[in-house]
Formats: sequence, C-alpha cells, structure tokens
Amino acid sequence: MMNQPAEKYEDSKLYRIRHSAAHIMAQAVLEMFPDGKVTIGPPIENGFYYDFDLPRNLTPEDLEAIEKRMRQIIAGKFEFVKKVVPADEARQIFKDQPYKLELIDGLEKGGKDEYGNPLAEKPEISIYQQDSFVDLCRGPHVANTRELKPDAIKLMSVAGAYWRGDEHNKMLQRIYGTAWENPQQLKDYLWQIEEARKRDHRKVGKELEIFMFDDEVGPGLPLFPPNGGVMIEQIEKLAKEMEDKAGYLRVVTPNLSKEDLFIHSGHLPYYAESMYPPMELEGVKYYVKPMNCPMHHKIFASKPRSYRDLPIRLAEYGTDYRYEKSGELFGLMRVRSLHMNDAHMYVAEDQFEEEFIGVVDLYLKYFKLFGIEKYVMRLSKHSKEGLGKKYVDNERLWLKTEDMVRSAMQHGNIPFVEAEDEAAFYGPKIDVQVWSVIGREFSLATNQVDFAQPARFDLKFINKQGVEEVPLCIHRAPLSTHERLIGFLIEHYGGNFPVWLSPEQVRVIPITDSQNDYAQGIVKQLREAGVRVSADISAQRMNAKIRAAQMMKVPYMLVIGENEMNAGLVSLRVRDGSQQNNIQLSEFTARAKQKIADRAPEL
RNA sequence: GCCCAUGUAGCUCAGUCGGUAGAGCACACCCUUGGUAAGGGUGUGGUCGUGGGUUCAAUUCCCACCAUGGGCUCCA
Repeated sequence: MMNQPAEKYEDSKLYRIRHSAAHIMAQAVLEMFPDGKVTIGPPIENGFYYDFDLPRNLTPEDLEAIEKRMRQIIAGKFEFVKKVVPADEARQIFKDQPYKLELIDGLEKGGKDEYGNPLAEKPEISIYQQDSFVDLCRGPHVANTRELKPDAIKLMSVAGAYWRGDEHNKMLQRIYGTAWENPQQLKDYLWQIEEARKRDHRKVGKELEIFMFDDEVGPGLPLFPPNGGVMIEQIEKLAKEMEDKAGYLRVVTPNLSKEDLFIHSGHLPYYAESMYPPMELEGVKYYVKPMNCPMHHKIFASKPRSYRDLPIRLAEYGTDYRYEKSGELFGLMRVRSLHMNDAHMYVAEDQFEEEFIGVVDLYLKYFKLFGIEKYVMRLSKHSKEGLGKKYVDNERLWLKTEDMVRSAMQHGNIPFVEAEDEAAFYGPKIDVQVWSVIGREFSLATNQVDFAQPARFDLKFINKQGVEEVPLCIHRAPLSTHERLIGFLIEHYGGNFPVWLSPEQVRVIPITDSQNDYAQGIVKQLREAGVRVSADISAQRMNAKIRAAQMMKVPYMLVIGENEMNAGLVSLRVRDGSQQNNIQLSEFTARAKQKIADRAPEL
C-alpha cells in the first residue's frame, strides 16, 4: 500500500502523528462537552479514531468546529509529556472517567490491554498530557504538537461503535479522522478515496446495468439484468470447464427442504437467526436453504460407497438464502440471496491432503486468470472458549484436522497465516482474502474441512478392509458467490472487463444511416460466429455513438462509413483508443474469437 | 440489530426560510448525413421514498416506517 514505510507501522512517525492527533481531537471534544466521557483512540490504517460517550449526538457542524479547534491546539506548540503512575494515582486522575477506570482495572489486574486483548506481562500505567488534556495511554506520541501539520489532518465521519466492540455494551460515538505528515499526502489520500469511489461496484454496476435492487423485491435481493446475466453465464461456464477437468460431478438440489434436514445437519441451533423463518404447510415446517451441504450429503448417502469410488466431488451452483441483518447488507458483497459456486468432496483420510491441495491449486488457477496478484490464505481455527457454542464440541478432532490442514498447506508449499476463532462450526478452513486493484479486501474463496456432518448424516464407505468408515468432507467455494465475485470483478477491472466477460463484446457504429443495413449484416455474421454484438442505429453522430460505446466499456467498436461499405471492410476501434482501419471482417472476427476462447486479459 | 447521514424525472443533481417543482444526460420527433469520446431545435416525463400529524395550504415543519450510504456487531 502506498505510504506504508518498510519499518513497522507502530514504529513510524506517521503512527505517532495519528495517535497524537487522536489525543488532540479528544481535547477539542472535551472542551466542547466538559461532561463527556472518553474511551480509547488508536491510530488505524490511514488515520485514527476516538470513541466518546457524549450527552448528545454529534452533527457535521460539530465536526467542523472540532477540526478547527484541533488546528488551534496544534498551533499552540504543546509538549506531549509522559508520566508513569501507580494505579491509584491514575484512578485519582481519571476519577470522572468511568471508561478509563475500567481500563485501569484491566491493566492492573494484568492481563488485558485497552482493547481487551490478553497481555503477556503486567504493563506499567502511563499517562500523556498535552495542554489541558491528560489521557491514559501507553504511547508513543510526537514530542510536540507542532510536529503535526494543521493542513494535513481531516475529520472524516462520525459513526456508532460499541464499547469494547461488544454489541451488548453501550454504543459510543466514534469520530474517524485522517492525518498525514504533510498536506500533499493528505491530498493524495483523498484523491485515492475519490478514485476508489469511481470504481465502486455499486456505482459501476448500475452504470453498466450489471445488477440492480428493487424496493418491492427486497433488500439484499439483487436482480441481474441481461448484462449481469451474461457475466454469470460466462463464470458458470468457466467453473464447469475447470470442475469437469478436475473430476467434479454436477448435481441439482431443491431450494427448500423440511426442517428435519437442518436439525439433522446441526445447522439450525447455530444459525436459525440467519435463516429465513420457516413456512408451515400441513403441519410440516420448511426452510429455504442457507447452504447446500446437507443436500449433497443426502446424495452421497443415497447408496453404498466403496473406497474405490472416492473421492466423490459433488458440485452445484446452489441458490441459497441467508437472512443477513439489515445493517450488514452491502451492495453485492453481503446479500440475502446468493448463488454459490459450491462443492463437497468426500474423501478417505489418506486422500485428504492431495484433495485439499488440489482445491487450493484450483484457486490459484482462477486467481491467475483474473489477474489477482495480492491474496492471503488464512488457516481459520477454533477457539477453546467457543467449543460447544460456536464450534462442535470435540477438541481432539479440531486439533487433528487443524494439523491436517496445516501440514497439507506446508507440503503443498503454500504460504498461509493462522487465525484463532475464525473457523466454521464443523471444522477448520482456509479462507482466502483477495485485494482488488483499488485495495478493497474481499473474502472470496473458502476451503473447509468438515469432521462433524459426515458422522451426523451417517455417511460411510467400505474401506479396503471391508469395514465401514466415515469419510471426511471438504467444502469448497473458490469463486465465492456470483454476487460477491461479480462485485469484486467490477471493482477489480473498473468495468473494463476482458472480452470473454464483457456483456457486449462488439458494437457496430454506422457513420450515417445509409450504412445501417450494412451494419445489420455485420451484426448477423458476428452473432453467427458466437460474438455478442449490437449495432448503434440511433440518430446520433458517430462521435456520440463512440462516446456511448466507450462509456459502456465495449471492448471493440466497428466503425463503418461509405468507404468501408463500398470496399466491404470494417474499421476497428479498440476500447483503449487504438485503431485499425479498413480490415476484413473475417480478420477481426478471428481476433475476437481467439481472445474470447483464450479468456485473454488483453484486447 | 445498533449509532449517524441521505432519499426530488430512467440517471446525476439543483430548488422551495410552507402556496403541489427545475437543469443536464437519456428517450421521442424534426433539421443536420457527420470519419474516431457529446451537432441544433422541439417535446414527453415527477402523488418531491411510504404512512400519519400540525396547518387555510406540506415536497418543505413534526412523528413513525421503508430503503440506501458511512461505521459498529455479524458473516455456516
């Protein structure tokens, strides 16, 4: 990322600037609300925040006033003075600040830092003071407020945030701000935000008519007009090709089932509140499915299986419904109806490693195709505290399967990081975070081990010794959901899709309406060649037609005027602005077909 | 679900300190027949998110709800 020095962020000057800016902001806020309560205010990526408990809600005007006051404080050239104090003295200093007292207790008892994370050793208690403001803080800070540049700070927004990140706690008011070493860096950062906004999938997706929402259909339930329909079709075609080669078998399963299935799977007690409520017919409850696993398990269980049949890989683009909380919906990234690139592989234990690595290799092939260069694979593990609550209560199997995944990844030479308390309820998983070119992070792929459901569903196969054995199940979704993948691809490509993914691949542009018939003939020929094409016969000038095609990001434009028509040729304009005049249609068709067949990134 | 902000034509937005609204683009028609990112004119188009309340009068003020956005929490 830009502006990230090679040194650790925590040791950088920028970190101290932002941390200090948070204190200066807190001073300004407390001057405005003398009875206000302060909590914590750390530096974060690109800026800082501070959480307050205030007598009234902040307005945008308040933010302006606070920002103005911050500039004055900075101009006051105040020293940041650190002092280490005993806990009791700290309690005296912060006697009117209940949140600080709670933090002091946490520090003194040992064990917890200001974010509630466990600490290796009991920390010293320190305070920092600048001007009139004293804060409980471990630092570090700049030496003097003059090290901050008044023109390099900006308050960005007010937001709600729960005390200590727990939704059962009081909601505080969080002010987000950004601070930089100089005004130019701030300007660059704001420009970067602006550029990211231009690529936002919600904006571009609307402009290019890839997806839409409708109030009467419902929140989180996207509709895909024809342009989105084309993309979905192309992605499914790709997935099918890849999966066919890897030995997957396609299945189709219903969108709803009786309650019994989800009781059996064990999903209901964990996830009832994220499921659409059941409908009851003739005394039987039905749920729309939030995932496909139990259905696939039923297919596996439908007949006796031999070790010779394994691994069995059942794949489906399943349509699932999850009742995400209203505030969690986000464009195409978090929706309530999803089309998942799902598959379950049933494997014997000695096949696990090869199969698991095979899936990861499949991910890497997809990433290469889409030009995804930045990604991180994360081994998501259980937590001891979550056993029996968030996670199936069998620590032995957790540790065993986590080991299996770890060694599979190591043997496959695939770099990964590990994270506690991030697993699925039935087993550990590899989650893949990818970053689009604008730096937004997405959880795309997931590859999960399931040691719980196969036993619950009484899945088994006859092993070499003629004995029944429970298979392991690998859940995998390398292309996530159509919804999330398309959202990602829109931002990743900024709408400039490779030809194979472009909803409209060619637009024929007659210069005057005398060429309209010729244009229609070209459309017909290209269509027969399997190219997605249309002709612009509107009553506009060529320039306007080109502009319209450029704005829809059509990769190829075929401009035809009298010259081309008389010679039986076409002139090609590529989306990047390059041109190739008076060429044979067959020559262009061959180029287009080749790019499509290769799924080539370039035009 | 929680805090805050926003919601005016198909799209992007202006506006009304209470008297039922306007621009550009798009669309239709007319003129123009133009050589690589916007030719000109005319016109169609809005129960100003939904439902209540206050008022002689509400798109404007108040309340509730819905949706979207920025966050928090959550994400099998």
